[in-house]
Amino acid sequence: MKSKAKISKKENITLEATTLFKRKGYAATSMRDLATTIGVEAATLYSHISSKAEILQKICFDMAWEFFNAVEAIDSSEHSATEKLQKLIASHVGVVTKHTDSSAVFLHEWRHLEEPHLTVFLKMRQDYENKFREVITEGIAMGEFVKIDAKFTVLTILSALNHIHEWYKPEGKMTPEQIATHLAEILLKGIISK
Amino acid sequence: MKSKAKISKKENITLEATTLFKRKGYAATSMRDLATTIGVEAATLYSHISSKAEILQKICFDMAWEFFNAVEAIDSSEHSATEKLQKLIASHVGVVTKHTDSSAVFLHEWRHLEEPHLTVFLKMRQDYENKFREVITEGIAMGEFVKIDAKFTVLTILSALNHIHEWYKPEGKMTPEQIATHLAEILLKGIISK
DNA sequence: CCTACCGATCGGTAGG
DNA sequence: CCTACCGATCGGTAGG
Repeated sequence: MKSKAKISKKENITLEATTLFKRKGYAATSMRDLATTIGVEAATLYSHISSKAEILQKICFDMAWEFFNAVEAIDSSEHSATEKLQKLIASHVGVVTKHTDSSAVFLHEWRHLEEPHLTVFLKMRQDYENKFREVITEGIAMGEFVKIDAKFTVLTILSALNHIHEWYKPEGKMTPEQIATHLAEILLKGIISK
Repeated sequence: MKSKAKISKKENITLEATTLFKRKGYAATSMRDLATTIGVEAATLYSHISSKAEILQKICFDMAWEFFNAVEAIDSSEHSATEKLQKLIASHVGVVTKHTDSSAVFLHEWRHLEEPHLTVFLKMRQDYENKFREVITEGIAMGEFVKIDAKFTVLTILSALNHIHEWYKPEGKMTPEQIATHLAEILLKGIISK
């Protein structure tokens, strides 16, 4: 019997590719770079994966699924818009901090996806943004939030949340929960003290 | 006498390169792509510029200068931390909205700079971030701002400001001034209505 | 998992 | 500003 929790060759390729794609970018990472990192010849990679493009697709769509999955149950609850938004923020921060490298690739390299994947990807991203937008719109309608353009607000919030991967270190002093709390604090109440 | 306001060949190359670098990324943009866009053969570009790397350097450092220049006078004034931060935000938004394509390249493609330029670039970016950090630290010390980690706050603010280029259209309904005001509103006071 | 290799394309130069 | 071309490297395949 082979060892149980060991990851497959293909999973390892995806893992190392994620690190390289984050550091050098998809286009500037060659299959020979990747092969050298893993310790095989470039041709050997093709026994496990079918193309460079396929690796990127897997990373981007796996992450899209992670984001959606984490947010699934939230809008069916009956909390206030404020509470929903806090949950959306915590959920998003949870995914980004759990998968920092994949998040970076998801965020910056999706434009190298080939059709028809690119169109599907953009549709998913739009659907995800709409979950935030609905909560913002509801909060404005209910008088919980100030009257600022909903799209503008969503993009501002997501920009702030999406770039955690640039500085977050798992061994750092802030836990993902603290980061989520502080971000929600800033975005909901601002940094001016009362 | 040649026409007055006409931009030089080199300036035009930089301009078209900026558009392509934003859309496809630096690594995925070939000199033949660029030549075709301009309407010459690839070899012709080298009569005006010395290398692909030089174009990226010019874009990144011109933008760094823009950001610094716009922020120059602010911290010597005697306003409150809140007012200073509002000015920093307005200044930054002004640069990003005036140079959307260059901002995107500045923000995403700097990692393809070659040494020693890369080190210089990162130093400049750090110095710029420090201008924000000083104001945040001052605001916390004066009791104007809530006690949240200064570095964390700066990166959150800059993330929100830096991604305006993804959706800003000069012909859109919000002016740069309105964007700056609304962003400052969200970041300083939050979106919860009082 | 490797050796050997493919056609295509890369950034850039020589020479006019 | 072009034609012609350079060596290097790209993603990927054949065959074992």
